[in-house]
Amino acid sequence: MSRGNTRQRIQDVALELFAERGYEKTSLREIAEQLGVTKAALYYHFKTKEDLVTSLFEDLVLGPADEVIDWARQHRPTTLETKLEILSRYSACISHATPMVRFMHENQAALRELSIGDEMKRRIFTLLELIKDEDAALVDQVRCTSALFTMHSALFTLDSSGAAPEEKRKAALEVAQELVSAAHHGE
Amino acid sequence: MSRGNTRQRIQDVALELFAERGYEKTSLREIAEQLGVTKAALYYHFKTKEDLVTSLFEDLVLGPADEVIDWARQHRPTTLETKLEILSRYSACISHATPMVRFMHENQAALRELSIGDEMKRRIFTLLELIKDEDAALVDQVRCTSALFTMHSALFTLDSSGAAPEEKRKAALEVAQELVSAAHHGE
Amino acid sequence: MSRGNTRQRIQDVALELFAERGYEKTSLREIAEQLGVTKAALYYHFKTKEDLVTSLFEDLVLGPADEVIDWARQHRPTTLETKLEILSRYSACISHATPMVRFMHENQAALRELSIGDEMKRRIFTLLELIKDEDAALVDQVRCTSALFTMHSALFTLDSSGAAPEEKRKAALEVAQELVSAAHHGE
Amino acid sequence: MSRGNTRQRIQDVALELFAERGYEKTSLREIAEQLGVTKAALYYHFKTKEDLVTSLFEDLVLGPADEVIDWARQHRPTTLETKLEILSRYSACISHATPMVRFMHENQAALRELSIGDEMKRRIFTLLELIKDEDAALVDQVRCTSALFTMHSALFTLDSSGAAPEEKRKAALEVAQELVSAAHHGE
DNA sequence: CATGAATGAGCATTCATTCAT
DNA sequence: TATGAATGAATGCTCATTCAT
Repeated sequence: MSRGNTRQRIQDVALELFAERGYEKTSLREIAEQLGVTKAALYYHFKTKEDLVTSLFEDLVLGPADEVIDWARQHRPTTLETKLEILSRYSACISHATPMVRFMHENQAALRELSIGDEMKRRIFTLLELIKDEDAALVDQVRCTSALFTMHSALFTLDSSGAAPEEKRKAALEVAQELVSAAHHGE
Repeated sequence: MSRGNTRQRIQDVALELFAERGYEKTSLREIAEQLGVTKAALYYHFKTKEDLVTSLFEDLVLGPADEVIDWARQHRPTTLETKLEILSRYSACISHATPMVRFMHENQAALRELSIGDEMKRRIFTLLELIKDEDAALVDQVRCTSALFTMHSALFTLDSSGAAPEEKRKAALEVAQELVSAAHHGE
Repeated sequence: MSRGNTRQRIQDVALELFAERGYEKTSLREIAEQLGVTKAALYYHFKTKEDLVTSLFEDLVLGPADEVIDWARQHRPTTLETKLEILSRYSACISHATPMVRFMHENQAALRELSIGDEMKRRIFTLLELIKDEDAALVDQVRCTSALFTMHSALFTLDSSGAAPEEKRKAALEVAQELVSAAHHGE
Repeated sequence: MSRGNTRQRIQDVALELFAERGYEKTSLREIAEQLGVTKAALYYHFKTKEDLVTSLFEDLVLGPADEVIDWARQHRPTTLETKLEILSRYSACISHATPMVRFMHENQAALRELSIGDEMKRRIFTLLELIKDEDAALVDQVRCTSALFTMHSALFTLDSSGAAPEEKRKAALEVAQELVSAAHHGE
């Protein structure tokens, strides 16, 4: 049948199920069944369940996030314009990985036990450091943290608004930029 | 030993573990072991694992949230001042339940399978409806959603800031009020 | 049905199967099936498969062997008579645990991965030290090692001879004592 | 790379692992990995796992043992001198196959399920028949059995003595001959 | 109020093996 | 000669739950 793309198909189905039912609740049996293959086939492509989820992170968010971080590091000192551009770039990069972001957001407890969880946390933390000033007042730290969370959560909430994904993304970016601007003025 | 308060002790330990390790990863065996009782003892006090987690929600957040909602419903039409007071009251009520809020926030995927999850979602949605205007622009909807999330997440993030819980809560409330004010002006 | 003795029954069946089919080849399913209980029932009584085999060693050979070792340590310096008495006592103590000894002997590769294997090895080594002289010639070391092995293996070999277990044990003890005597004279 | 000798290399690695970790615990995956080939490659050279282990026996011990047996059958009636020569020849022939002997000795339970196990057992039994007198007393049967075991086990025990393999082999042979001599006199 | 003993269903993982290429 | 991809069956183990005592 299909050749060579099995690995990809596993990742697709896995992400869908992980996002829908949660990491712990999703068994490899379910993934295999939905794909029409055996559990053992999954193990041919991924060493463990953790390995599978790790590959999803690496392919979908870790790389892109690193690019944003790299770009930011090459544009120091970090002016307000730079900060806004960071938000803009980050927004763009996560918009291609909506299910992943949702999964990340809604399974933080589960991810804490996975080594990839730390890895991702580190990225978020680094972005936060770039966006907020070192000695920012507490309220400004809250603003910056909130800016990041807002961009994440807007991707998969506001379903009732009936807005298109791209519109939601832009609205979230706007709010995030407002928050960071306010934090910047606060110095 | 201790008499009569076993139910309470189970809830305490359960919440602690649920918040720390996640709902799915926390087994009744662990809870029982940490309490020094048998698994069967838990079943004397709670019919199921879901029953246990439900009781936590009811005792710690559902009731308080309902009070805020009731108060809000008695103060219509909802002026900006009312909205800010809603935020203030909600902030106060969740501040007594930090681990619960963290648990809620980090286990959304797991909670989705639990009936209590819907219940909680309904409260959040109702609060959101009270805070945002019916025909608010998308960006204002984002602002209001973000306001609520900010208050939640500030309770258990910003650990590195070294700030006291109460300070963090106030800072989050301030940011939330700003966001809602901006959304209100937007009309 | 039967109460309180389930643990014992598990041990009995487990030892029988371990000795017959080998440690690795014997699955907990088989043990459970033969007992008419669920696999999970085994786990109520023993934490792991290793735990189960460990309990067998502790109950059947470790304790008895330690008694012989203790007795030997209280009878120093170790004269030839003492050595012969050690053999005699050891022979008596293992004769109550024939299947265990066979299991031990025929599953050394498997036991090497189990922590109880080391424990047992230590006992054998200690007995050997007590039986052979410190600076014994190589050939005498072989004699002493052989004496121990002979007592072990005679318990479950020589099936074709049609001899009664007790006769075999005595014959093995005799040969073992001869070997140790020869080693002793060798000084 | 290497050509034509892959079969040999598989055997080498397999024996090493079988001896070290045991037959059951050694998976074909491990063998393949250590060789840097695929599991499927093993199946090109050996029909099954049992086939692989069988080939090891045939190449390393079955043939040599048969030679000893053949020689013995041509020197009847079996005088004491003949018996001692049998031991000597057998000792020499197994000394080239130390890991195999160790494997055989420590995996008896596992081998019992393999048809090659019977085959080997038959050789040992035949040797025993040649070495002991038909109507030997029980104690003499023990002596002869022990003689054989001693030669086997001396190959891989007595590690702490620091003796060279060849010395150990000679010492074991000496003890074995003593035992058989004693059994012979016993008539 | 609580335990001891057990179950049934499930899980992640591993294994020997197969087969088209 | 070998590999890439897969399977079916099994394994050790854990979990939420039950129930007689």
